[in-house]
Amino acid sequence: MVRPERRTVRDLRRGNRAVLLRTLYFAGPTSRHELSGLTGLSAASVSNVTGDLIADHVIVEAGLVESDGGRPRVLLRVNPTFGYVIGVDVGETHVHVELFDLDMKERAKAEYALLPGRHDVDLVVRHILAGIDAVLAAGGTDQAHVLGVGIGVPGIVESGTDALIHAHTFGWDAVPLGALLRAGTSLPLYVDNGAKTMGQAELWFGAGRGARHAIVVLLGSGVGASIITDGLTYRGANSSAGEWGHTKIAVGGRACRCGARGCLEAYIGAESILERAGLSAEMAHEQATLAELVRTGAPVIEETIDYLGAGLANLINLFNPERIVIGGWAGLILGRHELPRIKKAVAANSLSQPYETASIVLGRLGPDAVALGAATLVVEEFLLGKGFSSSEQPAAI
Amino acid sequence: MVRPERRTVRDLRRGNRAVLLRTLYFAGPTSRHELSGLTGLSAASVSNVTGDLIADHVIVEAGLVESDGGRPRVLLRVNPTFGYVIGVDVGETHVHVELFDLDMKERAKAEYALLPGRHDVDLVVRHILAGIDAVLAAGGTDQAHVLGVGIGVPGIVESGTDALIHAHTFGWDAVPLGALLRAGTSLPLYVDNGAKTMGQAELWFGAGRGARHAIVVLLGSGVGASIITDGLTYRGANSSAGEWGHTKIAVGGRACRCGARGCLEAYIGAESILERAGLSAEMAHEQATLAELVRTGAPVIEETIDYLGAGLANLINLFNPERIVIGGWAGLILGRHELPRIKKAVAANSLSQPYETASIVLGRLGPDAVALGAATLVVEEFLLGKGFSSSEQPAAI
DNA sequence: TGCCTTATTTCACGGCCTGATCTAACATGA
DNA sequence: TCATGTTAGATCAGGCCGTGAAATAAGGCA
Repeated sequence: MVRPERRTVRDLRRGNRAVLLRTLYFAGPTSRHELSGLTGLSAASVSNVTGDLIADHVIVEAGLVESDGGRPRVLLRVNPTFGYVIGVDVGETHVHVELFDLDMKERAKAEYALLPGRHDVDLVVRHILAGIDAVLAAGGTDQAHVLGVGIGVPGIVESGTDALIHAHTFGWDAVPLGALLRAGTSLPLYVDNGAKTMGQAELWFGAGRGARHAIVVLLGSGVGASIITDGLTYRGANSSAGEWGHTKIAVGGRACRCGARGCLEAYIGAESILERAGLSAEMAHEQATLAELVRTGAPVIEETIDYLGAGLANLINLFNPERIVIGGWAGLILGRHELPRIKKAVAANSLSQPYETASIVLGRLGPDAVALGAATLVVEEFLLGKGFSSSEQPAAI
Repeated sequence: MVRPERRTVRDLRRGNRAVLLRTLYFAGPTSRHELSGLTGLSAASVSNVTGDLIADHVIVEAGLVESDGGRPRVLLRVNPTFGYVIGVDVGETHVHVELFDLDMKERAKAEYALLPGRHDVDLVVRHILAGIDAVLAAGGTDQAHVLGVGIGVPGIVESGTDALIHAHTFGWDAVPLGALLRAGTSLPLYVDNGAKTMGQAELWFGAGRGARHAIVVLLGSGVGASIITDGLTYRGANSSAGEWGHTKIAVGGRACRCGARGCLEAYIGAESILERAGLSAEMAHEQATLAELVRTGAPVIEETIDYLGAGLANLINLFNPERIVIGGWAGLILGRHELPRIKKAVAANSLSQPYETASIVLGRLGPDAVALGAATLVVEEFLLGKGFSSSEQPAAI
């Protein structure tokens, strides 16, 4: 209930350093003069702090901008090679490990396939550790320059030193992924739900840019959501917030694979859509099959849109976001053809005030953004100023 | 997306002043020594800042605590008469205006009845303005000592200088209550949804005390909720967040008085319960009637509990709160007899991880806490240090 | 080449928090 | 009664910080 604020005069500098760094990161190359305007700091302070940052090699000068009759402004930017971050995407069929510089340019990538039903924890851990070594080798990067590893996993992640994971589809129940990885690497680890990492990727670099209150929904075989309040991913008391897929949209309705009835996922998850269309869910062709259903305007699609509209409307009523981003492969297929009808369904099910403030758009990053988003967990910590602990953050292990 | 932090060395003092004030307010009489421990500030700074606060008459000394062999500690507390706050409850049948000191002790009260269907804006405005004058006169309080007026109203409040209100049940559509009141008083005004003010009352002084992530649901004729994230009432982009009553719990289900179908309120609102029981909603006896239904274990109650369970489960899945408080007159009647069954219904409809972190309890303040909560809007602003603007705050007009 | 314009740095100043030290206020026991 | 021990609170010097004003840098233009 109480939230203690800053204290000493030193925190002031650390905070302002973080403000400048964050501004430079998101506003791109900027002169000191502009920074002063953007942050509200005096020119003198900007000069001081950027001096420190340059001395620490955290930022670098990035060319001049000519002016008409005055000293040209020197552009500053975050030094992309000050450090590197690794993002890991643990999916149902694969483990992807990617190495990025601070500009989020991909430097190396390693991929491992997971066979259906073979989600042995030890195997996944081995893949992740091998992937880290592989991308460091491929990128020619020393481990000492890596700021950390972000890992997006399915299911619920309980923050804490163990990073306990509960993932139905993997058969994982309280698996201490963090602790297991800790045995194999000394890099800082940040484990979070894959929908949340994907949401943060859309927020930072995709369709969510600039939004302060946004929701990114992920429609795939399953259904997830990432809730952004005040520019930060909302995690709740135990970091499981945002479990939209198993909210009840029809009390006593269809059975869901989670065991309950009437879950949203039982209506709008791709697996369920195909099932209701009377098609067996052939893993290999599900994307093409769904696209075909959408193209031909199958009745099941209409029903799905109704339920999706109700589900999104519930989010709008509860969170009053300024933006809703529809992502995930099934979401993109559905949205590309049916966005107007989806909006109509949302309007029919939500209160008009919040509906009007929420723009509904499609994701821009594609389904592969989980690893990118996981890497942003590390960058976020970096931008907050290193060692700046806060309960808002995901489990740093 | 960016959230700029503090800047100058002066903000530091203001922040620490606010930290101490807040700590004193919620932790009660405390010595300087203890304050140092509670806030992390050095004893020297505590001494300095409390010195300022005492000089400003914001806090006062409040007796000594004997010690065994040392200088006794001087207790400090917020000066309850440093200022006064007014809380207004605009309900369907009444307008209540209450004057509180900073200890939230009621100093005076004025009540005005509203006839059913007579919710003329001008009438409500007249009642509020008359009530302010009345409580000031009755309390012998000069207007200059009033820190502000908090007003809890039904419906959606759009923050802004006008405080536009959209209240179906009142027939209010974009009524600029703030602007209308502004013409009649120069006191600072804070307008917010009544469920939110009630929730804040429970959070500060009732069953929500100490919780950081909590949800207070309000079951009356209608259904509302107040969502507390990080110790603060969550308002979203346009301050309409928390509209739980019209989330869809049964796509295509019962017609709701809002015009849509399948709203939660159409199942668990008291009006709907009575209607489904085949009873006409006699305004005068609805509380007794509902209590009788609950006592006799009518089938409609069982159904209601199922829907309530699903509705609360959705909140738990989405927000992962540590506490859920059930309030409102219907909620208290239902909860007093059926809390175990409600919990069971919630468990059946929510994911186990978040369910286990959420304790479900009954409200402690009774249905009259709307005005109290409205007054806390003013106190909250006061504790933040006056002129400490933040988008989190309700519309200060 | 000298003046004008704009960006950045330097500098003196007033604030702030802190650890160390000092003073206040009480209990105890000889 | 009075010296001693103990704890609470106040004071002080020191080290940082951000700011406005003034100084300096770096170009365009005539």
